[in-house]
Amino acid sequence: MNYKEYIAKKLEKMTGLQKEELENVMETPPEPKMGDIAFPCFILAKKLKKAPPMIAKELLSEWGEDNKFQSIQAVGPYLNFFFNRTDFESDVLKRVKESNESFDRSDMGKGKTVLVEYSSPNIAKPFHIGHLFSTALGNSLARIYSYLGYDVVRLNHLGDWGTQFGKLISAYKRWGNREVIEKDPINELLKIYVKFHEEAEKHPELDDEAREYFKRLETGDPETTELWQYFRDVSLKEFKRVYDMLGVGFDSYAGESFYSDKMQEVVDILKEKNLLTESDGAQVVTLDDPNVPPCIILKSDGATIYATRDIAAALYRKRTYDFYKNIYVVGTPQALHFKQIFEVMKKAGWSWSDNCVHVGFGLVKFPDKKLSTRNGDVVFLEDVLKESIQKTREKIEQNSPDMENKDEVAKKIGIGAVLYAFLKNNREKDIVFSWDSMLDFDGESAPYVQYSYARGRSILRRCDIDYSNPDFSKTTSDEEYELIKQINAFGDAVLNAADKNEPFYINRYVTNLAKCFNKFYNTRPILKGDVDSETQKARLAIVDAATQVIKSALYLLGIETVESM
RNA sequence: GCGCCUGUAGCUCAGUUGGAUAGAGCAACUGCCUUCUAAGCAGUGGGCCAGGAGUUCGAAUCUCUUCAGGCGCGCCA
Repeated sequence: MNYKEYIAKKLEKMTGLQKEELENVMETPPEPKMGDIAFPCFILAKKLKKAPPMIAKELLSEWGEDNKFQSIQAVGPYLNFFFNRTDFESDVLKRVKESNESFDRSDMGKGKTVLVEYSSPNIAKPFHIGHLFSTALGNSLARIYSYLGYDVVRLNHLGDWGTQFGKLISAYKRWGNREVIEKDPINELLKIYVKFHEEAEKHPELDDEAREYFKRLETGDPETTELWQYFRDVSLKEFKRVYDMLGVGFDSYAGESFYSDKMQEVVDILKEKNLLTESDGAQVVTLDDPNVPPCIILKSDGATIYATRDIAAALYRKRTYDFYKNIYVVGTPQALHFKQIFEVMKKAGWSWSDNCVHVGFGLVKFPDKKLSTRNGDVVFLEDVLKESIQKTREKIEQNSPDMENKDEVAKKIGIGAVLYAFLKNNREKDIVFSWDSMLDFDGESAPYVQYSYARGRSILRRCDIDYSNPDFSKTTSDEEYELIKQINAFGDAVLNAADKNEPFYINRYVTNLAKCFNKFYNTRPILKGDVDSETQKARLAIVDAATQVIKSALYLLGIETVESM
């Protein structure tokens, strides 16, 4: 039963205001003791020319008897509704049970395709901690949209093209050793790449050589192409190792190279539509907003550029997937770039450019050292994950030395902790990386939530009581009620997260849910003490529902659960 | 110089699209393991919501302005 709708319908008759408008202003009171849903009477003040508290009182007396609610109170300008707890509880738990472990899953996106481009590392460069932001966010968004019924296509727009490959090939020809590279590909490739930069400072002619190699690559010269393919293969192999650890996957690895032959068409189209103008030798599209600088399509040497490639990719994706939404999970410093290319696409008459959205995120910063590829001073993502797993492993050894599957558990918790740390706040905020906060498993953290889950599962594992037909008339304590209310709020959190492209809404939600669960766990005995069997069944059903929803919510964040820890 | 973003407890951050006494976690301090996992629970202290002006019944939230910080501003991606 939808309480909001019910209240709105009744208020519609009483006040003459639109049902939708009434539903919109209804809110959850700041504290549980103020009720479950509140109707603020401010919007009626002007119409009725009365003070809001007065209106609340009048509405209350007009409302009459209503067994849908435990009580209705007029408090100041608010009309506060208290649900009938027993009805509410059995309704929510029934819905969770019938959802088949997919509570509040929706089909609102049926038949619509959502593209999510994320992670997108550069070939032959380290997969560092900064890449985790895009990877974690994109993976979570993909899961969220999928949960809402959309067809999701996960795109990894690899940085596998550009003049840097000319440099790399040049470096490899000079100092490369295939056997050494085979052992530790990315580090070795990085090493010779760094060396190239050092040498090129002294001998600028190296840069010319690199340009020459890239030209050969572009024209399909077999030898350079073979080398490029090799670099790409070994890099991808390493990336995939990290993706496996994270439980992240992609439907396409079509990167920049894939679009290298699809840019001419874009140039032709823009030319045909008279959008290109010459500026300092370059071909640019001038944009309407005076605050947005022109978008360069062709450099003065006639070569294409990043923007050209992204436009070609967007066009290709529209044709291939006919997307409903095309999401780019790329750092917020590139906001202007996306604004420009979306604007160019719109000027080209592609109305679907409105369905392209840039989901930006903050930088991963370090208190002291900077993140850079040139000097090779980076924090590898894999190292962070391993460190976190290691720390978890030590904790397990300390807490439960008899556990059977320590490694598996340590992996799920360790990685969950890191993912959580990246998804817990507004994505546009920068993250200052510190081992201390990353490996803090107390309070708001993945282990906190996973722990709550494991405790609940432990209870269910221990008993063989049939709780399939629970009676909630006795389980109406605040702890139980608040927990069930929180369970019920899952759907809103998911919708909110999708609407804003912000997984952190789910993160906060699930943390809150775990908090409610722990409170319940600590105050309401189930298998211990003197508990009558009806209460016991009802509480078991609550535990079952709570753990189920925790698992679903964590899944949407890309975090796994463990049965014990 | 222009544009975008940020400024809330000692630290890291929420604040449901203008509403009820501004909330969490960490850190500090105090209690709770012979009872379902203490990676937990209960509690205490801690705030001029950067400063100022305005809009109105009502502002952390909207407008203007000052200050402080971050990012971005054509041939890199």
